[in-house]
Amino acid sequence: MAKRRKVGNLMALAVLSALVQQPMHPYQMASVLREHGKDQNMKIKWGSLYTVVQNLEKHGLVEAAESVRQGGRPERTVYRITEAGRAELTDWVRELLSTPEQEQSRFTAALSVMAVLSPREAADLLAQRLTALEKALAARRAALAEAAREVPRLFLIEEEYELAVAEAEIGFVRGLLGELTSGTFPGLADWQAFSETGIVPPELAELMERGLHAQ
Amino acid sequence: MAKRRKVGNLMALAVLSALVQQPMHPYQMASVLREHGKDQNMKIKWGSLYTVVQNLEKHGLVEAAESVRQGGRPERTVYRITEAGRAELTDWVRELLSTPEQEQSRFTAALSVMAVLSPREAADLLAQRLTALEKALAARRAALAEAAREVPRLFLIEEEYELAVAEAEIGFVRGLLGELTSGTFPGLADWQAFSETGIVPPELAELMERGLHAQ
DNA sequence: ATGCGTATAATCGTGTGCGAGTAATCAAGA
DNA sequence: TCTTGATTACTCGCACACGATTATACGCAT
Repeated sequence: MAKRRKVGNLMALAVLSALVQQPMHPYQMASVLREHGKDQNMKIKWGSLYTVVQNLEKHGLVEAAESVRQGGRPERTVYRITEAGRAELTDWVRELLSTPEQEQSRFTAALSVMAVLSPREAADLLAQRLTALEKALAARRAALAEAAREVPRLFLIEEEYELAVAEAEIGFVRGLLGELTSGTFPGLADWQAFSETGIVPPELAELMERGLHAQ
Repeated sequence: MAKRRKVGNLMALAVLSALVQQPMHPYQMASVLREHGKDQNMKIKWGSLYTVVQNLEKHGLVEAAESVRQGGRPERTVYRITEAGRAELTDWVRELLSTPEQEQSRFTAALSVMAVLSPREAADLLAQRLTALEKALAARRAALAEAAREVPRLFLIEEEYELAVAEAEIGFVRGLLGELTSGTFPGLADWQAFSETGIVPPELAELMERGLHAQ
């Protein structure tokens, strides 16, 4: 489905949306994005920014409006969005909003190989994560409440979403941690035994065989 | 903090964890990963797989064990994990488990530029998303329940996590959609007016000014 | 007047992610 | 028996991401 975009980097989306407001040179885009707290969710990588703008130009989604030299500083090129750029922007947003796409998170990857650690250690690490998550959530909640006094909710909605997801993660980690520390996690004994002795419990052994039958 | 890994691709993590079980050639790694449903969360990109294995070898995290030719097919190199590789694996998992890191999701990006659409259209698209999400969730829940009859929970935990997050997303989208369709979303009238006439309501206008004060 | 830190503005080089292509084997249908 | 299509197994090459670097100007203290 998701037809591949001429410029796929999500920073291109941010650039286009900044240029909708008014023409700018790349450095100013970064400033505006930062001002809008976009750097929170999307660290600004300078190399990418200039590459992305170039690519957008190459595909006719933006165009150079003027090239100004101020003092002896490097020349700045001011870009403006084109009609094609506007079309791409709205079409892209439509797709992103309507079509969920399964993304790969680092924590998911971590969980999928958690078994290489002992249950004890896994629990310790999850406890650390939980603390960090809770602290970060509190800070972000406060920042959001602060921002909400000035900025309309429409422009903070993505942060609300992130907080909702963060809460879910906290809930999950807390639950898992609870099961691990209380000992109610099913198969905990086997896992413990395996991590101490390296011996794979019988029911698992046959599973692995099957898993490895692929020649 | 997060010291940069010699090989940063998350597929390298999967490769290392597969090699812990037993030595394999690249194609077999892909089979094993697929068997374990790892391809659900992490589409297997062939180019990456071979690059990743090469890089792991370059950094001494895996080593070639033997090179077999079977029939007239291309030669297969079997790799085994090294001590350094084991160390890297556990260290990496420790970091990933304990240290939350703010990742950039496409939906977040979409929400942050949702204002370029009309509220009506945004609501339509969110409704589509909601339907798709619910359908996908039901399917994944069923698949998980099925798998849980054979595989111990420890090896399905990452899917449980993903489902928890998916539920949170559904909750968020449902809530937002409700506010949009019932008209209780604050600032909805302004948004509507702007999308029809292109006129920025006064309170917003001053905000933008400030946002653009960056020279 | 001199020196230092910071903001402005952009370029470059490298690593690597990954889609597309290649090529051989094998099972089975027509 | 010939063809078709799936499976196995890997290679290639481009495009992109991004860290590191460069270079000027300006404010401020000494």
